[in-house]
Amino acid sequence: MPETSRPRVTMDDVAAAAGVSRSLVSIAYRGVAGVSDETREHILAAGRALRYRPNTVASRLASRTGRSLGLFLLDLRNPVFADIFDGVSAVTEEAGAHLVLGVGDTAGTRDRLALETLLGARADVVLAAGAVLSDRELIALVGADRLVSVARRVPGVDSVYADDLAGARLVVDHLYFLGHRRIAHLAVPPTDGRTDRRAGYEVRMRELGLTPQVVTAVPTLEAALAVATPLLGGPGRPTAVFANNDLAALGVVEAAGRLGLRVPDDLSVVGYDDSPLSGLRAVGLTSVDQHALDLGRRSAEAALWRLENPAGEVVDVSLSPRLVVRSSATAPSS
Amino acid sequence: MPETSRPRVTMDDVAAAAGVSRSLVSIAYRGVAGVSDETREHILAAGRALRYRPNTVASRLASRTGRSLGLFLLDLRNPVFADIFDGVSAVTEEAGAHLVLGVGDTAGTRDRLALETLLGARADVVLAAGAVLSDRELIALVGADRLVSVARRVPGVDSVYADDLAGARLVVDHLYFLGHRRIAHLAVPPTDGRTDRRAGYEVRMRELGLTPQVVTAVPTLEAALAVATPLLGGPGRPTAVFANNDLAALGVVEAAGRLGLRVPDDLSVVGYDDSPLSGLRAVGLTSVDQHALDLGRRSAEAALWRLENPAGEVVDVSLSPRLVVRSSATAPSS
DNA sequence: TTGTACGCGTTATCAG
DNA sequence: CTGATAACGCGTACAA
Repeated sequence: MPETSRPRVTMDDVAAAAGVSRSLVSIAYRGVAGVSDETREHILAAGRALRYRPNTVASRLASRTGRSLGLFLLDLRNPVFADIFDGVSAVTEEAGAHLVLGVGDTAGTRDRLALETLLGARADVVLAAGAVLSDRELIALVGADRLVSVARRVPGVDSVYADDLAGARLVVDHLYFLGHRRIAHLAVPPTDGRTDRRAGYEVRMRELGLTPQVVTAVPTLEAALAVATPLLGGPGRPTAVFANNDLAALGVVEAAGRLGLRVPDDLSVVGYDDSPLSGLRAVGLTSVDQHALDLGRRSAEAALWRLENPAGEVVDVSLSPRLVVRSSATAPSS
Repeated sequence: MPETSRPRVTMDDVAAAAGVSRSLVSIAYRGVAGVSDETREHILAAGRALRYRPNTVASRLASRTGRSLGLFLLDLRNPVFADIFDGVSAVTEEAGAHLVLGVGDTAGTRDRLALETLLGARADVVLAAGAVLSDRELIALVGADRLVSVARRVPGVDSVYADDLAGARLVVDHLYFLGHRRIAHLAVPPTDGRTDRRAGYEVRMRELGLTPQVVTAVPTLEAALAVATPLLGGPGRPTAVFANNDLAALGVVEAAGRLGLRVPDDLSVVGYDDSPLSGLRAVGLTSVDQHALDLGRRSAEAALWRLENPAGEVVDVSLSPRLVVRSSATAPSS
């Protein structure tokens, strides 16, 4: 016999069962002042007996003070977004705020859809991590006042990020001092708004008197593999590749392997994000730590702060990226 | 000058601007019958001009027919859950259903919390992927009638899974025929409900006249590394380890490497999930493909079907797991 | 085809 | 501390 589809129990039911008014039940469940501890416990007991669970949908509609954050994550396959989620989640939870998630894809085709879903769910603030949309589009869609940009600086908008210009510089300098001169960069497609890593690379290359060589691909392992293959296959191939993130770097390593090139003997590779896999001996990827967990925490804090201070100054938190040296980049052999 | 915090525009505003009633606006936006195409377009134009966006919170509260699915994902660091998400998301989207996400952690400490959040958000059906809770707890919390178990069979509950008993058997047989006799299994902690891989391993080992050796750890790289180290460090160590998932398998490989053991020469390792990283040359992990994307799709379809057929027979979809042979498991050298 | 009125489950205000 | 009563924004018969 299938479980009988139980009737939805509401606050009124709890109120009736506890012999009090519905307002009191609301007060009791929200944990605000207005009930004696005794009555409160009595009400909660009645609720438990009825298996009552507050309806957050109704609650969010009725509440005018309820803080809810919408978090956009570009790519669930990239562990850096798990770190960001953990940071945001921890802060949100301990603040008792509501968190709603939206997920995109690396090509950026779902950015708009996911962001609109968050807006439709009436997120008071939208935290955008990894969005492909340009600064302008982002602001037009979400509104500069409801947006917190995570891991990317957007001028005029609350931003919490690690300095990508500096991070790219760390990488180029590292490779340069190892002796590399032909250093290629695997960047994300140029249509989007995440341009600082590439810009940092190009600026530093020129400062060092070197010629930038940029190829682009969406930041996945597969796409990186596809573009790295011709890059490494031809003559005059680079001696080092700086990839936009660790997943792409792994794609480069894979491409090199398939071409019979050894890493790091024949090719040095550097990634970005310092994901957990980079530390494995089998991988040993030199990378840049952008402190994603902290980015998550700080951006959630910024969002909550913004709700309290609508007219406060634009938040601009810049963390210092850290180069993590491993075995995938050494002095060139030739 | 900061963007002026625009007043929330509602259907009434759109109705006023378009010179029609609010009901008509509702009808127009939902795309149901009841408006002339002409009027409809006129209304939508007015909505665009006002930058109106339907409030899904209010919509979900008012609607009695709205289908919304709640998806629980255990671990954002495990790519298998990204596959499941993609499958669920695709089906949900094309069905026009609402999808809300809840995220747990590998220790299972957040299972209850995340599931309750989904319930509080009034998900009509909850899809649970990777939940640590036991069958009994899961049913008690969510209700057998609102639950779809993903990647795990729960008797009496709609379940979409790949046969873990068979998958484990595939692995043991593979290792056995390669010549291994001391095959250890790295399982998830015994308190939870995901027991089939371990059971399949133990049954098959006994059938083959071998002695099962099980160690447990939460399914993360770090935890696997921690328990694999003593396992591989002592005398009489196994010649092969079958890990509960790919992340754990990577932890085993890492532990082996730190102990100076070569994979597969000194130790064979097999994972589970056939995650993207397993295919890399630098990893080359033999694993079991459980068709996670399909699991996602099928479970979402099951959930939507259940909404239409509340009294329908219990869904039981069992896919056949597939062994993917790579370089991490070979004949034992000794 | 269009408009009216009631309800969804809470929150919040304001007298008792 | 308690209990009516109006929002919250929208869905949905039902009537026009």
